[in-house]
Amino acid sequence: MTTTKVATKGKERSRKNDPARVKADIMRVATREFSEKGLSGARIDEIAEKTKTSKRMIYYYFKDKETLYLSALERSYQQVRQQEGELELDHLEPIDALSKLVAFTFEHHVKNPDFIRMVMIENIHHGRFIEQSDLIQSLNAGAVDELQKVYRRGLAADQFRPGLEALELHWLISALSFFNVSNRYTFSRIFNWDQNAASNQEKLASHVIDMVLRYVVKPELMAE
Amino acid sequence: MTTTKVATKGKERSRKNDPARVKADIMRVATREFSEKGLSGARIDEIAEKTKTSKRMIYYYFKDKETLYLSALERSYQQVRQQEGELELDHLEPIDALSKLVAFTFEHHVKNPDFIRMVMIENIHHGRFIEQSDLIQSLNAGAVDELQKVYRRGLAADQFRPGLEALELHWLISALSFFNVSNRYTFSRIFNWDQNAASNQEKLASHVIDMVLRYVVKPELMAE
DNA sequence: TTTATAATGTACGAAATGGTACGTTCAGTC
DNA sequence: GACTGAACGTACCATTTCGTACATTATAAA
Repeated sequence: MTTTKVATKGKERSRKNDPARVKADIMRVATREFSEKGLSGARIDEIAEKTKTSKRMIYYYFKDKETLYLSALERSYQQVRQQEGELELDHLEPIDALSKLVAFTFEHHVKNPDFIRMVMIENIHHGRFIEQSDLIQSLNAGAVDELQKVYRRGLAADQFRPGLEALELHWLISALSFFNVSNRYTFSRIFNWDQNAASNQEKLASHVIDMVLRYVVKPELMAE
Repeated sequence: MTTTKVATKGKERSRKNDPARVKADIMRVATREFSEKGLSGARIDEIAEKTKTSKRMIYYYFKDKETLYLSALERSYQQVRQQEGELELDHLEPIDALSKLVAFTFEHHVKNPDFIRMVMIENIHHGRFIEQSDLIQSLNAGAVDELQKVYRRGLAADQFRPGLEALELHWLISALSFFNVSNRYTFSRIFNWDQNAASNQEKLASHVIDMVLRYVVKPELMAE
């Protein structure tokens, strides 16, 4: 009884080669698994199972587990950076632009918890994999540019305090936005405070935005 | 040829029971291993090797790997909270007290990277273990009290802005301090910026302190 | 001294896990 | 249609890894 001749489901009877699809499918599943369980926690067998293809193909396209992980990490960065283009700030007043930028960053992190988890995991590994990736490096190089532009406009309009570095500002904004996703569980538990509740998320978002504005905008313009 | 009678090294000839020491030794090693490699990454065999005792004893005192992990997590929180007592703020003016509190928190995180990593790892696990721990919950319950006291004094002295919650302030300070340790590797790599360099650490610390002060202290008092 | 229990060491087992050997089918080229 | 390399599936292997069975020694109480 040959298995190849008899179509069990009636629809597809024989194999169909579709490398791009197979590869993308593996990447999709692998990213989810790694982001959920980490490099050592994720299981190749489980990834294979959740794929439409087989374990064999994972090793065919990605030489080993670590290579697959690095690919998933790169994919995560790629996807996230892609979404960031849409932001249009040039037509806004500096203060509004900065406000919108911070709000967007905060929201953006909330919408991409899998990405945050990948970054956390990578930091647990001392950034050993991101070090090897020129792709990620190049993807993110310009991430501060938008902020830089806004800050310069604010300085020119005499609305921002001088002496700040765009990179350091970006660090502060990132810290506040990242922590909101990365430390949800422990913070909620320790203080018996549902950080994820909509009302608390609103509070935090507005704190973060306000905090950055108060740090950057000249005090005399903050009297709203 | 019995092994127990002949002392090979001359000093100790027979076994010595020291449960407390053995247990503490296991905990010490386990904490380091889990914090370095995570729950799934750490190996019981490796922990056993680095211990003065054997794997058998790990299972004797801690029923399984997850229980050992939870114990290590609790130990981490315990040790860290212990160091926090020393802070004396009551004799300082509110602004100075807040400044010192933030500086201390920032430094405290820098000094305890292993703890930070444990918290990161626990969040990767969706806080599944910390949920079970009433110990950790109770340990941290009062972590906001100091801040609460300072904030109230600042309000009474008419130096702080009203309307802020101590818990939310604590969240902001934690976020900035935590991120500084948790995301060192990725941030440094992505922006080709040595976040760990002493000069940059100084900059970040002063940014964080200044940022919190500007957020809390009444603007008219910030003109230093 | 006997005795009971706690503490410890050695060796091993069963399952999980990363990775591969080997064979087959697909799809484009001559 | 024959040929060839890419794409794919199945079965399997070697090792790792968590956990335990079993035996032995220490220690304190009776």
